Amino acid sequence: MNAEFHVHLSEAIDLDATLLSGQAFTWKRHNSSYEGLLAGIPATISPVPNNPGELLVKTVSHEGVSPQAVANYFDDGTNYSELRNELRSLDPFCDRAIEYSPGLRLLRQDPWETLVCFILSSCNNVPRITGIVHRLTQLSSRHFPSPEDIVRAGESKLRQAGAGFRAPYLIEAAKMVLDGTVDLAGLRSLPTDEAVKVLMTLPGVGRKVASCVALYGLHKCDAFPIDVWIKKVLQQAYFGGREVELPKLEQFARKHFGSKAGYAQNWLYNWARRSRLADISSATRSRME
DNA sequence: TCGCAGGGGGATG
DNA sequence: CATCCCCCTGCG
Repeated sequence: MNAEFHVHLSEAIDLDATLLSGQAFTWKRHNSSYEGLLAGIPATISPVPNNPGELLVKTVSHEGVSPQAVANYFDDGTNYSELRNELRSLDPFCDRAIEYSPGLRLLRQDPWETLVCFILSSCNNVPRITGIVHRLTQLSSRHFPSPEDIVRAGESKLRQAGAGFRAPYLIEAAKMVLDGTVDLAGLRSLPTDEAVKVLMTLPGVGRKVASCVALYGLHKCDAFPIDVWIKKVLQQAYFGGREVELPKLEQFARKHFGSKAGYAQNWLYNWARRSRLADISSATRSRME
């Protein structure tokens, strides 16, 4: 019942940056391949040598996973060369960030999966979150746990999986999704701010997590999640290094980057994390010259 | 050993 | 409002 197929993307993709740098938490790299979940099902993605943009996908089942679905997961419907040009012209920091990882894609993930992963992300790091998610899948026959699975598992099992103090948040959020208090799919039709507001009614979901779910799970491209890293980048790049309140930073970013703010966020975040902010001072100098 | 971390929530003045 | 402290867990 195994499935194996090729996916042709419109251009080369940076799988490390795209799958491992903090927008998704199901992927682990093994040599040149990536093991994780597609449509909640275990899958392996490998680059095809000498064919940039071509991927080999292996899954345990055909269900819900097609070349089109994978291309969509990698946001292949977006014209990235046009997007890069547009954002790079905005300012030297955005320019540098995009130049740093031009093949970074904004993933289009499942809203529930995104919600769970980002509730788990609070006071946590990528490898640990990935580990927790992996153990959660083992509670529910290796696929990503549904809201029913989370409720059924119960707090102690979730804690055993490593969710810690976030365990009750997951259970309560699952209940709210199940009883229709929050209609995740329905949020797609709402403006970003409205969707964020609704998401924040879920336990363990503040503005940052809600914005992440909006961006990565609902593909609200103007959402702009601000964590400590993005905060540092914005302050250093656009505010002369001085302390600026979160709402002001978000207001600035969403105005400055406009409808593509989420893409800018993804690139700036990736740049800040992977270059450890080292490049920012040099970009600042180049702007002064 | 103990403080601390990519966040959120509740209590307090 | 601002500030403080706690919440699991693992790593330095």
